[in-house]
Amino acid sequence: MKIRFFLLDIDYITEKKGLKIRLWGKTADGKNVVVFVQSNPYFFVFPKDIKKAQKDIEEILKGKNISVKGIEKIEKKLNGELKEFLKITCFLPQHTQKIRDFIKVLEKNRGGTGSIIEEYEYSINFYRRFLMDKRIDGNCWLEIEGEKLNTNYKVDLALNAKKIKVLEDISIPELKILAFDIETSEIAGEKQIVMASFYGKAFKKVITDQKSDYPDWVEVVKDEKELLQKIVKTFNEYLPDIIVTYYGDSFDFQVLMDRCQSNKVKLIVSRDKTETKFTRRARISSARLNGIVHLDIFNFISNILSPSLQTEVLSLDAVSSELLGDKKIEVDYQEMLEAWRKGKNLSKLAEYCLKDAELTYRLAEILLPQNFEITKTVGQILFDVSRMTYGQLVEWYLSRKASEKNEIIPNQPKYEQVLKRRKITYIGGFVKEPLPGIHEKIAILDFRSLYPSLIVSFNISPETLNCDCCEENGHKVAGLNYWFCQRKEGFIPSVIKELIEKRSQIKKKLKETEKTSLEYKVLYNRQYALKIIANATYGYFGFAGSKWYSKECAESCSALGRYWIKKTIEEAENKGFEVIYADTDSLFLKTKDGDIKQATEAFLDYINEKFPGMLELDLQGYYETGIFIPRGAAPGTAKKRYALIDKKGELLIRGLETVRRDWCNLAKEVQRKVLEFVLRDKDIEMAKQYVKEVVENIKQKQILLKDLIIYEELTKPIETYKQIGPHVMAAKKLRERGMEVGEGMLIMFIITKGQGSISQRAEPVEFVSLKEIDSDYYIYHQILPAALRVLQVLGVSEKDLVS
DNA sequence: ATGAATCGGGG
DNA sequence: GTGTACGATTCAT
Repeated sequence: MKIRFFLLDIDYITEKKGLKIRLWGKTADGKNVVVFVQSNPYFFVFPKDIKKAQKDIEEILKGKNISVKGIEKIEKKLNGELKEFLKITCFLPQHTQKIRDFIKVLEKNRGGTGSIIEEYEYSINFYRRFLMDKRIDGNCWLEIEGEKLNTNYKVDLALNAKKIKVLEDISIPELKILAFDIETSEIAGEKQIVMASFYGKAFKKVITDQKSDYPDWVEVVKDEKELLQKIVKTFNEYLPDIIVTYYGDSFDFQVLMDRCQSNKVKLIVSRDKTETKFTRRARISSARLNGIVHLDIFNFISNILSPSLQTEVLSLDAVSSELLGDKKIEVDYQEMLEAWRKGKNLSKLAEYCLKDAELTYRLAEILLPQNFEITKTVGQILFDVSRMTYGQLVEWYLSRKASEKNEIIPNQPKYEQVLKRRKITYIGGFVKEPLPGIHEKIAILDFRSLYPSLIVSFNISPETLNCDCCEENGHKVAGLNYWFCQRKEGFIPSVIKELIEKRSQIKKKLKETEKTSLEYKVLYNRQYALKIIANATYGYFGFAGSKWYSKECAESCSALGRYWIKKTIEEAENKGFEVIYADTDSLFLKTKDGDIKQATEAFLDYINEKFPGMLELDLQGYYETGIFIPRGAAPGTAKKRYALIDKKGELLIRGLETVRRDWCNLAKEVQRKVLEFVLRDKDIEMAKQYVKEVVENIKQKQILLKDLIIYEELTKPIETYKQIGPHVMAAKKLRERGMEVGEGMLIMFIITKGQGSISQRAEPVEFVSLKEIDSDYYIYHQILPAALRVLQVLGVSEKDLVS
């Protein structure tokens, strides 16, 4: 039979019958399907002497208890040049790595016969390799010809594939999305789940074992075990295609798993009825539910979205406020613990819990389309792509293109090499320090496409660097002794060029498309996906763990970038602009006299005419008022920092917010108000006055103790700390008073007056009264830094705020 | 001063 | 069934 479906997930299983890839997806008429495909993993050997290499390998394998499916001779490009390789096809995914380890001793530098020079692509994950080979993108439509199978899976249809065809179709079928959130409480130092919420299309549900009067969408069960069973049941009855969480990889699913183990409940959510497992990744483990995509949107927000967000605090509250214009229900942590303990206000907590799931769901509604398009562009699956950093997106995009162009994918550097690379530095982007103060009528020009353009125009790629053929007339980089090949297009420029060209085609099409249509949305997200990958490639050259690392390429990009931005600044100044600020790829202009819009438009026409190749300067926008903060002004100098306000009174703030939960509430409040005074009311005096009042209030103790609490987590057992920070000291004091203190506990403390370091004066909030607080700490370490972050630029100093 | 250690995000 | 964050803050030397 023949079916068509939208690919959601892929994995593989090893059964007695052999190794099978599983493709999971959904048909246009809402059926969930799984398709089994026969495939084998393999890797490549680059030989010195191909015949001897094959004999040597066969000899080694005879001595080990491991066999291969086959060894064949094939041709692949290594650094752009066609060479002969041995392709070793294996029976099991883990065999590629294992067999490689056995045969690497043949390399000369390891004291072997020298018949092998190097091995390649032995650590590429099996299903990722499958996607690359078959040219299948995650979230594409597939047409499968095959025979029906019987499984015990929770699917409508299972097939054994004979033929797979990738279809051209941009549509997305209706998917069942379910957001999930839990609330926990600490009882005798142990975390317990006390509430869970679910939010989907026309579906809302809260389950709890805490008795109280609730609205009808709350279900009360008798204990935690029943709560856990009910959670599992809800997942299985709703049977979503995608489960969305906010920080679920590191919290909700971790705790759920943990509690299920303690209560002997099986956490079976997957479609193949296997228990939830965590797949290890770099920093975090991810909860994987076979056949259901677990999307933890915090990953995407933190890895990809955060640079373009105004907020630097990536809490659900801050992110929802910015993206949805909606907030969490306000309950602070202390209040929540109190509520669980006393069984008070539980109805509000149920609302709170549901609201979290609702916000998570609505964020997913916005971010899923973007994720689908990035997934399609990179050519991997949603589960993985939604968790990738910029570097990983670039790496997997390049890997896919390498596979398409029959190029060998370079190996990942060894750890020692990464360390060595990290020590190498080169000069970064050019920064023209901002002129201090408030500026009016500003134009922002954007060079964002600067690096991709330069890579293409100058043919910057590891294998085109210092080629033999162009020593005389290659692309020269001013100030560096490098050149890039004029004759042969490099691998990276060729794939970047594809990205840029595809993107400009889409942008052209966007102009002819109805803005409210689905097609517009899809195309818009697609061009965004292409843009972020193209823009990240320069950084990837210089990233120490990169497979296509080249210090020379990265250095060339930044040198050329500096050259062009300086030239642009010069041109702008010649045309009568005042350049208030410039950083790497953006310029902030003001006219000395005349209309900013007219002058800017004329300048853009003029300069883009002059620029070579694909280089282009774009208008980012006009702003009424703005302040810019010099990189050196405050500690932490790497980020661009400014605040702007446009004609409609909309604020645009970058890099100014710093206050996280390890700052007290009062500091957060102060920073927010100061920004409002400065930008909205343009009244520095009022801002100063306000800060002075707060300072005075602290001195007079006219504040609430709860606004001074600092929250910090004990991330490991208390004995293992080498450095005793304030929260560790506070935790020790809790323990001395007979409280159980464990890993993962959120410590709430106050800095008190007295002798010694900050840590020594950190006291658990339970044992502090307002009169003991260290006013100086709160004034000089919390309130003033938060306020001065903004006010410093306006010439306000610490002295102006404390009399 | 400078470097090492630690944290966030979720509850 | 691979593995890269990073900027701010405080302690320790």
